[in-house]
Amino acid sequence: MTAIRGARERARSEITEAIKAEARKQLAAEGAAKLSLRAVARELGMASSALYRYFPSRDDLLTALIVDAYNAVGEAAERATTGLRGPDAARPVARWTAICTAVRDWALAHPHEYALIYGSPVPGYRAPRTTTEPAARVGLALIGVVRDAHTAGALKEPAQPLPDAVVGDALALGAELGVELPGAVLARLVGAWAQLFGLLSFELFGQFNRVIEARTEFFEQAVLELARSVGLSTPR
Amino acid sequence: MTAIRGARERARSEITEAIKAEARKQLAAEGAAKLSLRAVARELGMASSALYRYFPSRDDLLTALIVDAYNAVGEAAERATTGLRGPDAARPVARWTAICTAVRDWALAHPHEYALIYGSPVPGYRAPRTTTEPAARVGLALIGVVRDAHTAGALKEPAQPLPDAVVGDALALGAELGVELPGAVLARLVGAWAQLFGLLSFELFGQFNRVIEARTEFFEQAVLELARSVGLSTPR
DNA sequence: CAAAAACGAGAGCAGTGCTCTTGCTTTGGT
DNA sequence: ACCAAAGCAAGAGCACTGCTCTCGTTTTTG
Repeated sequence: MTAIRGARERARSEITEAIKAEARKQLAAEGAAKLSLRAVARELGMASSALYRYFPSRDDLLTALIVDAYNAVGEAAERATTGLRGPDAARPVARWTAICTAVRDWALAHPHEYALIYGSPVPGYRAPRTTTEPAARVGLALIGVVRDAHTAGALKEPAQPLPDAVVGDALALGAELGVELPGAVLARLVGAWAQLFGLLSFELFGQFNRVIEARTEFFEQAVLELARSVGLSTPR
Repeated sequence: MTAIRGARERARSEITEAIKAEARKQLAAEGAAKLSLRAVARELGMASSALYRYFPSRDDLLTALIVDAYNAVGEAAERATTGLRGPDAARPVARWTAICTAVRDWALAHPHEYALIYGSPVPGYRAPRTTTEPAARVGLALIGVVRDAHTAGALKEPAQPLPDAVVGDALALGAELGVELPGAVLARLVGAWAQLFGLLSFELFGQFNRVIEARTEFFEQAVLELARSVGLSTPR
C-alpha cells in the first residue's frame, strides 16, 4: 500500500529524510544546542515555515533524531554478534565484548548523536513512547548473550545475595521481556548496562582527559570485568 | 587585602553572587538550555547589558555554575566520610558507600546541576583549566578511602592481570596525585569512578524508567559491587 | 582635584522558534 | 471530468535571544 501511493507521499518522505540528514549534519558539526531549524531550511533552499509541515517543532525534529540514533547504536550492537566467525561466535565473552566495542565504536564515530541520547535530556523532558523501544536494543543485545550462555549452561551465577526488592524488579523485567534468567543475573545485567555507558560517557565527555590515555585497552579491560560480574566466565 | 577594598568590590562580588543565584534558580526550574541572560537580568532588575560587566558571555556564566556544581558535589562527597561515627568511621566499605550515596543524594537534589556537569557538554567545548581541579574532588575522595585501606593492610589486591598500557596510565596518575597504590587497584578505581556516574546518569536521565523501581537498593547493591572490584572487602 | 577606570542603561543588530495569512497544487469523491 | 477539500510553500511578522556600542554617571586612583 505504501509503494505506489502517489508522488506526493513519496516527496514527503524524501523531504522528511532530507531534513533529518541535514539536521544530522549540523548536529555533527556544532552539537544539538546549535541546531537551528532556520539554518536547516536555508541549506535545503526552502522557507523556514515550510519545514513545520514536516516537524511541528524543533523538539519533534530532535526526537526523530533521537529515535534514529537509538536505532543506529542498537543495530550496531546487534550486528556485532552476528558478524562473529569461528570459535568466537559461540564464546559468550567474545560476543559480549564484541557488542560493547561496537557500541563504543559507534559512539566515537558519532559523538554528538551519542550525547543526544545518553547525555542530558535537552528539552524540558522528552521520552515519548516511541523512543523507549529503540532505546532498549543495546540492552537486549547484551541480555541475549547472557541468555544464550545460560541455556548453554555456561553461566556462573553470582554467589552474593541481593536485596529482595532488587531481585523482584529484575524478575518483573525478565517476565516482561520473556527472558528466563535468575533475578540476580538480570539485576547485575542492568548494572553492567548502565556502567558500560558510564565508561563511554566519561571517555566522550572528556572526564578521562589527563587521566587515562590508553582508552581502548582500558575500555576492553573494564568490559571484561563487567562480563565477569554478570557471570560470563573469562578465558584463561 | 580583600577585606576593606572599597565598597565597589564588595558590591561587585555581591552582584556576581546574586547573578549566579538567580541563574541557578532558573537552571533548576527549566534546565540549562533555557537559561537566559536577559531573564536573569530582568529578574534582578538590571539592564541585560549590565550583566556583561560580570560575565562576558553566557558560556562564562555556565562555566561559573559548572565550577560551583563540581565543588558542591565534591564537598558533599568529602563531608560524607568525615561525618561517620562509631565503627563505620574505620570500615573502608562503609566510607565508600557513604561517599557514593552522598553523591547520589546531591544529584537527586540538584538534577539540572548534575546534568550540567555530567551530561553532555553544552557549548562547543568547555573545560577551561579552572574546572579540572573541582571536577576531581569526588574521585579523590574515593581514592582516599582506598589509600587508607591500603595503608591499613585491608586491601585485597585483584588477581586478574591488566594490560601494561593501562597499568602505566594508572601509575602515572598515582604519581601525579602523590598516592601510593598498586597500578591494578588505581586502574579499577578509575573504572569504578566512571561506572558510579553511569549508574547515576541512567537513573537521573530516565533510562531506568520501567526497568528498575527500587532505585536506592539497586544503587547501594551496585556500589557494594564496585567496592569489591577495587579490593575493598565486603562484610559478611 | 583632575584623569582614569568601572559602571548602568538604552538602542540596536543579527539570529532564533513559531504562527498566521495568502496563494498554489495535488488529491479524492461525485 | 469537474470541484471542493486537503496538503503544501512562501512571506510577513511577533516575541525572544546573545551580544555590541554608545553615552552619561559614579567611583577609584594618582
